[in-house]
Amino acid sequence: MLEERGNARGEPGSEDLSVTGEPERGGPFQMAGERLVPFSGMERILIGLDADQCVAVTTTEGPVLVVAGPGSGKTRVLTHRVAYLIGSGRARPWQIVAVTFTNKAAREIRERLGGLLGTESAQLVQAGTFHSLCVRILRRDGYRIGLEPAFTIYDEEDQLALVKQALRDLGLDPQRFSARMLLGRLSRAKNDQHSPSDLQSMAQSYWDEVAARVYERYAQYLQRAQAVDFDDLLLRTVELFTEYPDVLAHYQDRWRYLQVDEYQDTNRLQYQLVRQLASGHRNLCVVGDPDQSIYSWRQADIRNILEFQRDFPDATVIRLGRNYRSTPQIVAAADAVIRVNRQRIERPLWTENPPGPPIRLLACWDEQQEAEMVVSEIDSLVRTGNARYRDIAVLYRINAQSRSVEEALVRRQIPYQVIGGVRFYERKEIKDALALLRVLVNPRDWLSLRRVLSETVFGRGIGEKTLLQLEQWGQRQQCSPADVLLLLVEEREEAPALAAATVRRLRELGGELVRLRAAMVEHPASQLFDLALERSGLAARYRDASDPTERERWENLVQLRSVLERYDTVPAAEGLPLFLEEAALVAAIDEAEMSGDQVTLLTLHAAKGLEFPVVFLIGVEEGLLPHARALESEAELEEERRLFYVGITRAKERLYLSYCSSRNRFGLHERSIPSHFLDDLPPDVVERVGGRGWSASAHVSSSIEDRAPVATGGTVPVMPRLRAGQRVFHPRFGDGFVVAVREKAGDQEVTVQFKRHGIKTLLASLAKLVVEE
DNA sequence: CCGTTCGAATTTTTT
DNA sequence: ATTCGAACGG
Repeated sequence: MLEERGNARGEPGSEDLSVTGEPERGGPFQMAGERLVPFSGMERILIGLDADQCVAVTTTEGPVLVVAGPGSGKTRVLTHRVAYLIGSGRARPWQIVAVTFTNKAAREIRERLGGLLGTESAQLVQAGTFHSLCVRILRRDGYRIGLEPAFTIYDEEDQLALVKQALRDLGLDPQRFSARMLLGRLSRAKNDQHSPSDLQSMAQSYWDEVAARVYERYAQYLQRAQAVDFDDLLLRTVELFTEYPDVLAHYQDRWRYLQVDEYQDTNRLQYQLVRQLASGHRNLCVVGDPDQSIYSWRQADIRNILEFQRDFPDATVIRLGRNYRSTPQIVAAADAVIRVNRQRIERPLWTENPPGPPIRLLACWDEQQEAEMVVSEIDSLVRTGNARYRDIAVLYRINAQSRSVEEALVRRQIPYQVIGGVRFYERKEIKDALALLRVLVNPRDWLSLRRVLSETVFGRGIGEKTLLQLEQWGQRQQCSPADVLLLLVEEREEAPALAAATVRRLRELGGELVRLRAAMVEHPASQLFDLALERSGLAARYRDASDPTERERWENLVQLRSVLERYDTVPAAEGLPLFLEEAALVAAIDEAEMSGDQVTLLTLHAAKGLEFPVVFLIGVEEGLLPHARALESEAELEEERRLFYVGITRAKERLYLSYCSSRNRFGLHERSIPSHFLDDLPPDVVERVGGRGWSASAHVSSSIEDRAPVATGGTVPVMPRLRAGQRVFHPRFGDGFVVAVREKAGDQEVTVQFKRHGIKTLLASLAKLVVEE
């Protein structure tokens, strides 16, 4: 699918190329001659691009930096550049690498390329995230640095478990040393390519000492489990390339043209990787926007883009400043906001799009009313034919903000999807099933084995004590606990000093694992999954549960199985590693469903790179945007402002900003004031909504009488006596009817059959049940 | 060794 | 408010 948004708006056509081309730079003019030569699709590749975009597409040799403002056709340039490389015969598809920020972006590039070149070529282009690229490299060549092809990828939960384990082993109090904070230190150390001993020798405080020692243990654990964390995927690839120049040479030779998207959000390790891969041919094109750098907390280093010209003095620099996405009002607002940042290279931002409606600023009482206003506006936009649900996004700073909006959407029965939050692959039951599969693929993954033992019937009769024995015994034998089990089955090893019954259990368990591993060779992944779920008792536990939330977990497992089926063309032994890789590396946004007609709810971070005709940016309040935890330094504050900028620039036509005067934080009503970022908006593009009469009631403490009528929209909140048979509404579970009521110490315990969420038992005083008359 | 219960902490953003 | 961990009792 070729997006021809530009043409529809009368973007400059091909005649512009001949006017503004710069032949001496190898620009479009020169290429204009060339595109008449053999390849017939070249016109299609260059047509509809403006002069700057054209230069970016056709400057194929040597280092190129594209500084691309929001909506300036960055993805388009990237895609067309790749197509141009292939179309002009400069490169074969597999010689081109396009590194994207998410898997979704990679998919999109491949799809669009398919439209330009045909799907066969498009599939051969190496498009993916740094992390997925590194997995491929390490699976193939990692054995050189002691990494088996079956290695496991640990997510943050696994990482935290390891840090906590390390703390326990070192006899340190996990209460005193926050595992999360330590993990942050380890990540920074890895990004600076510091080893545990580097950290040790640089230590300036007790904390540094602790961090160094934890790091040492942590790294040992990973190695023992044949596992890597997210940083390791990058770090160990850099190590591989450094230690084995022949391996690096192989990839340099294969990947002749490198494209890196969202370059402003790369970290030092990614930068190293880019340098290594590009150091031979130097055909490197990085695309990014320093003003949209919003991931410094994940070690992204804005210097990578700011200092690109220092690293590559001969780089061609191309600036894309014209915005094809948004109305002049939105562009003006964005420009005014970002201008306030001091750490910034000033850059023009403009559009020639026709004006649209003003930006609307909604003043609300609390998040319920905010949600109500947003949702009723959504409703009216759709009813008047000004938008479809899929054109609309609700953006917020933190995931918790989605809740009030979700409740309001459910009330109006408006279809929606939430991106992020509790991600699918992070759910407990999914992680349990994944741990099972991980152990089968990589028996040395003792962390997953531990999870299997504690969460499934495989662990029945085997507790913490036995596991400890097993681990110690394994360590003496230089093998993993799972290996120990396998050895026990083969009776090649004397059992450790344990009760006879326990040894019998261990042998049984070993037998289960051996059988499942054998099945892996013969059966496809989904069948192995069924088998593993049955044998481990996970199936029985969730499928046959009476509790509806447990059964919901079963539904999730069934859904997981359907993902697995995609790998069924090969035996599980081959398919499972690929599936586990996918499971480990999917981004929240990768799961977005763009085909249905539904409103999208997502964080500002997740919204990066996306655009919507209608955007609601909610909770523009001091402490939330900018977030309270980002007020330490000027640099952090500037990043928050960039986040606001990213949010504004997602909107094509209509932008709504909202804030509340009171917000429920921690179950307490807290006063909230509008974000000072709002002061930077040009007054002439903003229309204020609400606030009249509202400000008068604002300094009256926000009592229930003030708020109740607005928030509930017609129905009345009640805590009167409930009776069986009544129809009720719950903000989260929707419609239902009361099955039973039990009097309980001045309160009522109600059992409700919900239409969509099954049977729940709730306390009348706590559940916000509304009786429908 | 396992399950339950009570208390505490959690809320920034995520490959 | 929910979820996770520790402690306790069976």
